[in-house]
Amino acid sequence: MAYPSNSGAVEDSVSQDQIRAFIERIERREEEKAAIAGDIKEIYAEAKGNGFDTKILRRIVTIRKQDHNERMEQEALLELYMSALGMVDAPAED
Amino acid sequence: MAYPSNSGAVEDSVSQDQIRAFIERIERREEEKAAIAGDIKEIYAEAKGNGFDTKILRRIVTIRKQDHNERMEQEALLELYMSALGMVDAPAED
Amino acid sequence: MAYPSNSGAVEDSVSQDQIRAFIERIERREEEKAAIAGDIKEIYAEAKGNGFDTKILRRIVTIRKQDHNERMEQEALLELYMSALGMVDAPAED
Amino acid sequence: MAYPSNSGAVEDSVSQDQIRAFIERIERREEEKAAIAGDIKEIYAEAKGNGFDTKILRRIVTIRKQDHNERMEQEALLELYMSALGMVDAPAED
DNA sequence: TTAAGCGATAGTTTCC
DNA sequence: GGAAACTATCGCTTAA
Repeated sequence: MAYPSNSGAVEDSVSQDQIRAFIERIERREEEKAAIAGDIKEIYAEAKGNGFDTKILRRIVTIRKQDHNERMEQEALLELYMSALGMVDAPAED
Repeated sequence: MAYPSNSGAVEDSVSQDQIRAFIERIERREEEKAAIAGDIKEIYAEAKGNGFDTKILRRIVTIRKQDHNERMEQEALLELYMSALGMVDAPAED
Repeated sequence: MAYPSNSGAVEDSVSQDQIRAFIERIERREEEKAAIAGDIKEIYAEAKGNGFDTKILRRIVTIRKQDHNERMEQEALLELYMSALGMVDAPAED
Repeated sequence: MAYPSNSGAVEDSVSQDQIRAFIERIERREEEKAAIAGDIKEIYAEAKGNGFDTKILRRIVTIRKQDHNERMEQEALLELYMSALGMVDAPAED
């Protein structure tokens, strides 16, 4: 088994420190994520203040995201074909 | 109707530009958010590689988040009570 | 395809009956749920009529719910730890 | 002001008892509501286990609910007309 | 490798 | 109109 065999206090505290470190890194990132989510909310509010229908805006963003995902998939597929054919393609810098 | 009464091509293109600008700002932020979500995923993977159980880690993060939210909620409630009682509380300077 | 291969009228009508039965069971429950939601609303109204601030009441209910959820979450975490450590814990008999 | 002028310990404890009573009544109802929500979830799960697409089932339930609401509205409207015309209609027992 | 359960997030509705 | 509750959808993780 990879890690237990936990025979001493030293390893325990090391583990604890590690856990703590991971948790803190995650929480830090989560906070950033939440802050950005807040920003997005504000932008929608601003758009609304300018007379736009946020419901429609959200729809547009969703659709464009799908389009984007599809394009990414198609490009991935294309790359796959090309590498299968022994062709090399320089990745576009988007 | 509150909004446009949009009688000319000029206003239309202004609106379009505005929409485009909002959409792009949102999408930019969404990308950042997705990038951070990716980072978080990586951190969990790294933790897993160090022998930690990600399921447990996730629960810990969840509980700590709840703790935090609840503390906020309780403080808000306290303020509410105090204002209901006509008491003024100087907000702590965080 | 997992499902139909639906070759005859008999199966169709069986399916229809089944759908109808599920829908009706769901709708029956939904009605009950809506009725209870109405009751809750009435209780708040009654409390308000007795001079209580419903805003505060709602917050109290929310916080108590959070407390409860969190306790549940922590118990789940404990179980998780124990199972991760290979310990078996007999579940309380509800 | 309706109720405070709270000058004594007796009234306080009465208020507290009242609050407690309201809270408990609400929580009791909330539990029932949650239980029913759980039942509904189970029914959907059962339907899924029988090969039905829950997404579609949900759609059907939603549509039927709208239909129902519309019918209720139309009946209310009808009643209104009839009473305006001095006609009495015995309410159907649905 | 897929299916399914679960947790998180996004969107809609409702209440104040 | 803004905030909170509920619902639905999505994506991950896990287990068969």
